[in-house]
Amino acid sequence: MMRVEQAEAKPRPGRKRDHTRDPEILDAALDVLAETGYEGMTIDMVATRARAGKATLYRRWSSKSELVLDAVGWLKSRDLDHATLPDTGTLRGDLVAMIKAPNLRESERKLKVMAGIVSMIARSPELAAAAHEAVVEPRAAVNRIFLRRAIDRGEIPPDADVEKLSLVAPALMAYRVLMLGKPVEPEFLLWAIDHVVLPAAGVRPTT
Amino acid sequence: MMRVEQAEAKPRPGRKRDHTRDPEILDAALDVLAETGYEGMTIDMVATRARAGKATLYRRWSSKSELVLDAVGWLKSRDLDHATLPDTGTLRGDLVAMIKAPNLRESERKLKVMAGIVSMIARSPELAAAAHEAVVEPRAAVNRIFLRRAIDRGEIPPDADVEKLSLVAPALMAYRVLMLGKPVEPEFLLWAIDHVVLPAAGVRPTT
DNA sequence: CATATACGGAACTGACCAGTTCCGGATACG
DNA sequence: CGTATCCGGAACTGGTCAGTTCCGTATATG
Repeated sequence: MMRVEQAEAKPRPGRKRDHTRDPEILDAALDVLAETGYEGMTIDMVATRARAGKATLYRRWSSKSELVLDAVGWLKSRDLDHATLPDTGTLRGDLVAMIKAPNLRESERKLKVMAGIVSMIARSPELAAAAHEAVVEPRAAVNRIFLRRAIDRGEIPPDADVEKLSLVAPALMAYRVLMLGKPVEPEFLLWAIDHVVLPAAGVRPTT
Repeated sequence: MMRVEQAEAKPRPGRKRDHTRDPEILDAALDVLAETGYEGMTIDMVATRARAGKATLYRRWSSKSELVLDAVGWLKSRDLDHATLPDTGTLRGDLVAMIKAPNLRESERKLKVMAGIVSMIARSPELAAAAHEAVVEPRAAVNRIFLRRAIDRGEIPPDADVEKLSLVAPALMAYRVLMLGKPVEPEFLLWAIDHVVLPAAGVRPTT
């Protein structure tokens, strides 16, 4: 049976035998998820983008929902290393130090993936939990650290509600990306920090 | 928009053709949209819930996307009447006066509908515009009025960024409903007003 | 080189759904 | 009461997609 010679363009190394390709497939799934949403995503799209066969995906994941669940979990592996977080001595310094292109790109990607699955969250508690752990929690955790440091320094009142405050900036970013369709830009984050987060935290306006 | 028939000016014999059932059908569409999302929603679901035939829906709307577009536009008709907005004399008073069960229910419904279509927003500019006008804009408009009044009173600095500030509370609500899956409760809004919105607006803490 | 393994791809099945067509019945109006 | 008109419902069509099966081939190992 003649097989059409497929366009070579094969930068891909030889085939591997274990599950080495999982990351590529999960990344492809996340891309498709962000572009088309859960319902619009097809297994074929993911397979094609990962240069894999549909059968290969089903050898590893038993269903579309399992694949998505795993892909969202994979998002979490990109978490910031808490050991390398900025520690500038002021709350504002710490927050501003987080405004870096790679961080913004990563946040935006997470939010776009989130946009693709929000409609599923109400129907799938498992997916909701995975999304919470991959998107909401890591960001909140970093902010909690900064806020607690600020309390320890006496920079903000000790009775500040760290739990809720840690979600303010993420909420503003999510609203901007998901509801307004605008990108997250440094100027926006600077405004959010100086005019919302810091006043809300109770930082005494300096100068 | 784009009704299949427009016969208002020409009453004919037979059944009335004034599209009396449109509201019920659009409401049904919004319910299904909120429950299952755009892709999960089927025309049959909407027809069944509205106790109508599928053919009836296609007599009025040429496609599923037209129906959804119209339904989202219909959401806007629930806008608050600006003439009856509270005017308590303080920014906090105005904001707190908006915390009422009917308002909260309406906001939550809008946000759940929004959850069902966020993944479409990037792909359909028309739907994005309709959603913005029905969900984002009305709420922001009310907050802008309150903020401008506060500026006129000298309650907050005249250089406050009304445009951005009017989105802070909506962003917190949206994050809570869409990302955390929690309901909008009065206590949460009170916290948001007292600990985020007012400090951000620059209200002098009053004893 | 021989053999075992897993991969990509294509073909297939069954379910589901948008959109269409048709019909029997209900309703207003003359 | 007759008739024009619209309605709800059911049947149908065509396309799409999840999930399965099969096969030829590339790779690893000995």
